[in-house]
Order: sequence, then C-alpha cells, then structure tokens
Amino acid sequence: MVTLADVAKRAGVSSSTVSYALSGKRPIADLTRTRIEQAITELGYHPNAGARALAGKRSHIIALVVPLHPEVHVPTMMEIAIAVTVAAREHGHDVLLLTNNEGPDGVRRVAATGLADGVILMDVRLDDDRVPVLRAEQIPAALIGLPDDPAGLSCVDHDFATAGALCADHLADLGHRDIAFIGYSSGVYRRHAGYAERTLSGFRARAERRDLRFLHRPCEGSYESTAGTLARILADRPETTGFVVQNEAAIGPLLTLLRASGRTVPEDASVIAICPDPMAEQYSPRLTSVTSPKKDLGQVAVEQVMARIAATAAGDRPEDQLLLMPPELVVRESTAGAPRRT
Amino acid sequence: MVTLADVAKRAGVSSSTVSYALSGKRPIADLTRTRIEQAITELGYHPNAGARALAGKRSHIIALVVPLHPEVHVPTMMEIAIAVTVAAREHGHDVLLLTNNEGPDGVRRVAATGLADGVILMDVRLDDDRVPVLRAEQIPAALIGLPDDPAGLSCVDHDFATAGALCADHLADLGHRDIAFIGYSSGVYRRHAGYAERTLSGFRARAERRDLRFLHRPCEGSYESTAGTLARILADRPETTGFVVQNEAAIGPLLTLLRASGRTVPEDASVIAICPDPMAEQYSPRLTSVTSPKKDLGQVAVEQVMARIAATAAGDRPEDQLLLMPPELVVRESTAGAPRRT
DNA sequence: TTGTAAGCGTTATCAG
DNA sequence: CTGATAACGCTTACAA
Repeated sequence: MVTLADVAKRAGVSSSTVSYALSGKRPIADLTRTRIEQAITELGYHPNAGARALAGKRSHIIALVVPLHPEVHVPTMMEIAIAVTVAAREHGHDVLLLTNNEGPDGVRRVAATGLADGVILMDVRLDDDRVPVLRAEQIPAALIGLPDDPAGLSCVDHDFATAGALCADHLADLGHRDIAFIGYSSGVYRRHAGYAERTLSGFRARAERRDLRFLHRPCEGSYESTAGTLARILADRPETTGFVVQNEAAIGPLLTLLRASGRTVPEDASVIAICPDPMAEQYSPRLTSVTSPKKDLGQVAVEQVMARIAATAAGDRPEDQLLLMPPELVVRESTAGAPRRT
Repeated sequence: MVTLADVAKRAGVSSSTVSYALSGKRPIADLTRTRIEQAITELGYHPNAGARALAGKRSHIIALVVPLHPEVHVPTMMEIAIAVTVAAREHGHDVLLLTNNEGPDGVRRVAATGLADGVILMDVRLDDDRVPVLRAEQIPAALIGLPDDPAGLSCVDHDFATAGALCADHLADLGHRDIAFIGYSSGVYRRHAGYAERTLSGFRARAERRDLRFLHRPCEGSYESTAGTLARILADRPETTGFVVQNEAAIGPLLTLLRASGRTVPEDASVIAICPDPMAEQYSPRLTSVTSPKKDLGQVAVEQVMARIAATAAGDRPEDQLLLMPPELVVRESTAGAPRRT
C-alpha cells in the first residue's frame, strides 16, 4: 500500500507538506506542488479513508436512512437517493445506506461510532421516533418530510398544502363544482403521514373557499380497489366531474375505468394528478398535473446536512432551516371546462 | 468521546482485553467479560469506526454500485438494494451507495482508499467497463448480472434463458402457435444487456423446438409506443394469440389496448408476463407470470462478496461462484387454451 | 513556505 | 487467561 510517507519521500518533502497540499489548508509553492502531484500519480497514491477519519475526526460519509417498506412511490424514493448520492459526492462525501429496520438505534450507531458525519432521514413521520435521537445526540441531520415539531432541525419537503390548493383552484376555474379526491390508502391517513394530511387539508381549505363540493376517498391503488372507489364515488355523487388523484398507482386504473364507464377525459371528466412530470406525460391523454419543484429534495437535504456539519465542526450552533418547495401546476390534456349540466 | 481505554480503566483491565472481549478473538474469563460489558453500558461506549478500520485493515463496509439511469425496473432495483443492506448488516457490514456516474473510477476509489472491503455491482453489462478494474485491483466483488467473461468473478442473476423457455413451453402446451414477444426498448438490445438477450434466446430456442412462430418486438413501454407495437404485430401477424411481455411498463398498456381492440384475455389472447409476483397479481385479470426466485439476488450477492472478502483476508484465492437462479412459472388468469381458428 | 512530532482509537503481537 | 506496546496512515499544532 502506498502511503503519504511514500509520496513525501518520493517528492523530497515532509509528509505534512503532502497532507497540506492535498487538503489545501495552507499555501504550497508551485514547484513543490507539482513535484507532489507527480509523485502521487507515479506511485498511484490513494489516501486511506480510515486513517483520514481517525486523524481528521470526520468520516466524509453521510448516512441516508430509507424506509424498509415505503408507502410512498418507490421510483421517487430512488430518485431522491440518487440525487443525495450525487450531491454528496460534489461535497466530497460518500453516502451510507441505512434501512429503517434498525430503527432509531441505526441512526445512533452510525453517529456514535463516527461512521457518518451526518444523517438524512427519508419518509419522516409526524411523530418520528428517530427525531428524539437526533436532538439528544446533537447529530447533524436533514429530514426529507416534516415532523410535527421541527424545532432544532433542518427539514425540506414539498409544499403539499399548496399542491392541494392548486388542484382545487384549477378545477374551480374550469367551472367544476363536484370533485372527488382520490387519496392514498386509508392506512396512510391512519398513520398520520404528513404529506397526505397536508395535501388534503390544503385542498379542503381552498375547495371550501371556492365553493366546491367534494368527496375524499382513500384508495389502495390496485385495479380492483380503484374500481370500488370509483363506483362508490359515482354512486354517492353522480354529478362528479373533476378528479384529483394523489395515489400514483391509482392513476392508470382510474383512466381505464373512466373510459370503461363511458366517460371521456377531458370532455366528460377532468383528471388532475399529483405526480412527477414524466409520469404525467406518459398517460393518454397526458395529464394535467401538480408536480415536484425542479430542484430535487435530495440535493437540498444534502446542502442542509453539510451546513449543519460545518457549523458543528466550527463549534457553532447550526442554523435550523425549514424549506417547503412550492409545486407547479402544468396544464396538459386531461382537464377542460366542466360539461354542461343536462 | 468514550474510548476503549476509558472502558478498560473502568473495568479494571487492559485495553487489549476489552478489544478481545469485543471481537471474541480470544477467550475471556466470565467475570472479566461481565465487568467489561457493564463498563460499556455504563459509559455508553461505541467503538470508533475510523480507528477500527485503520488498525484492523477492514472498514466493514461494502459498496453497492447502482446505475444512474436504470433501464431496469426501479422498484426491483430498490428491493435488491434494500435486501443487500439488510443482509450486509447481518454480516456486520454497512453499505455504501455509489452511483455509476463515477464509472470504473468510483469502484477503484472506494477499494483503493480502503473505504469499502468489497463491492457489489448492479445492472452489469456484457462488456462492463468496471469488470477489468475488479480484476486488475483484485477487488472482492459480486456482480448482479452476467458479464460476457465471468472468469475470476462471482456473479448471480436470474436464469433468464429458462424464463424465456418456460414462457414458450406454457403457450405451446396451451396450443398457441403464433406468439408475440414484447421486449424492452431497442436501446436495451443495442447495448447488449445480458438479461434481455438471454431471455430472448432462451425463448427463441424453445419456441423453435416447439414449432412456434413468433415475432420479437422491442417496446419503450409508454402507452403510445405499446399501441404502435401492438398495431404492427397485429398487422404483420393477425393470427397471433399469445403474448409474452418482458417490459414491465408495457403490461398495463398492453392489457388496455387488447381490450380496446375487442380481444378478451384470456379467451381471445393469452398474456404471460416476466415480472415479480406482486405485480402480476395486481392486474386484472391476474397475470400468468414467470417470476423471480424466492431468495433475493441481493442477499446472494452479499454472501458472495463476504466469501471473497474472507478468502482474501485469509490470503487464499477466492472461489468463483456463478449462480443462475431458476424462475418459476405461476399460472393465473391471463392464459388459456388457444382459440379455435375460424 | 516547509518540517517535526504528537496524537487519533483500535488491533494484534509479544510476553507473561 | 491477561497486559504492555508497537503499529496503522493521516491531521494539525508548533517551530523554524
């Protein structure tokens, strides 16, 4: 194994000089620097991560905790995980993947052993049991999702309330009066998942202000359950002409079922989905949707942890950040003016 | 921070004794052991990962390289990633998440710096450029997927050839004679993705033996592209009664389109999908499918790297393993005897 | 601008 | 069964 000392010898300098040349923490003469760089490539030197972590008191690793059985859309989760990894690399960090089956202990473990400098939590619940650990152990962290008490934490999430409101506004603007809101499975609401509740309450508030009548129906997302949900909606409120779908899995079945029931989208029924852009584009007709903001949640979360790690290292109290990223409404082919009452 | 030395002092023993008590690498008197355990819990000791890696020459981390833009089914990938993480923990290891945008250098980096003890590669291509690095640097590794030359490597994958053959057999058994094989997008075949080619050739070989006529058609998986694909199939070979779908994304559109074209599944057309069980269950009618084996690829891959890490540490030459896991055919509601020719 | 040297917290090799 | 103690490879005051 090639060590710093080997490089130093070859370059004819001391090992501290090599170290500083690599970290940039003090000025190095140009000549020295080039000699060092040459020695490094000639020898094929790679700094040892363990030694670096031990001496430097930072592992240059951040942990990403993913849910074991995500109740959210998996591809979206994966996209965030990848964004986190890429962004972390740009900050000179690697990403350790933790699943949530270790629970709060997993978070404690990686922080206490110095394996990770900071932590990013995905799929955060309102009363998340990992949050107390973060507070107690003062672990630099960023949450993707909003717990009920975000004091002392940095969090980022979609602004789901606004997303809900945008849906209500758009349908109201088009003259629809009776709306069905097809949500996630009832278990999600029972567990008080923040995103689901916030979307719904944002929608409800705006719907009331705009004098819309609406039904909220949980839905599993399978073909069968969507069929049942739709049948009940049409039975309870046959005059329904607008549909808001939050459960990504229910979108396909819903379109198929509406067609099967003889309703054409958007002439007879308008559908608006809360989902990522590419997904909205892929259906026929292409869906009007309320979509994630451009900047990825994962990227923001990385910036938030990095800021907290830096502050902690400098001995400062890290600044709390709470960022709700506003969604955008993109009008496509699945919404149109409400059909005339006959 | 609580160190080994602190624990040793508190327990009234030397630090080496504590170390051995923790690693179990030499016998410890029961009394001593309990005293040490008590000291550890009283002080809340957590071994420092960096120091451990430096002194022990193993990081207890394995790297998992995921594709940046997976052309395979994302939830399946995520499932593997999670299985890897869980299995790794059971072996006392953590998982470092690498995206493939660092290319072969990423693999070299984590191995050379000692960040990771071993590597698991996902989405392996036939002529994967990361493979030479593994060979050259003798990095303990396991591949999920099969490169063209697996010599000196451990690999695990589905037995796609058998999957293809099972599809051909089942449809032939039911009396179908004209089959359409709806594959992945043409780019996948152009890139010589192993899984796609192997499925197809397994299917082709068996189809020929069973005297089936068949068309292979690549398909993007979007609604539009599936519509185009199906239209061409029915134009080229109107007598087609059996469909094999490998592209998961095309399943939903295909079912919708068949229905739209007036064909009932399975009375007029049989559909068999190559996809995970839960996915097959979720359609209507529930799909006859060829499905992944019970034991997760990720879990096997972890066992393979761990074996190679152990061998390397012991100074032995690691044993190459090549495991193709046989799929299972599950008959559900989407296949039936071929309709009578009229 | 550079060098010296004292750690960082474990592991593992000797002795005992 | 247990204790000293020398690595492990790097970072960072402190000196020059």
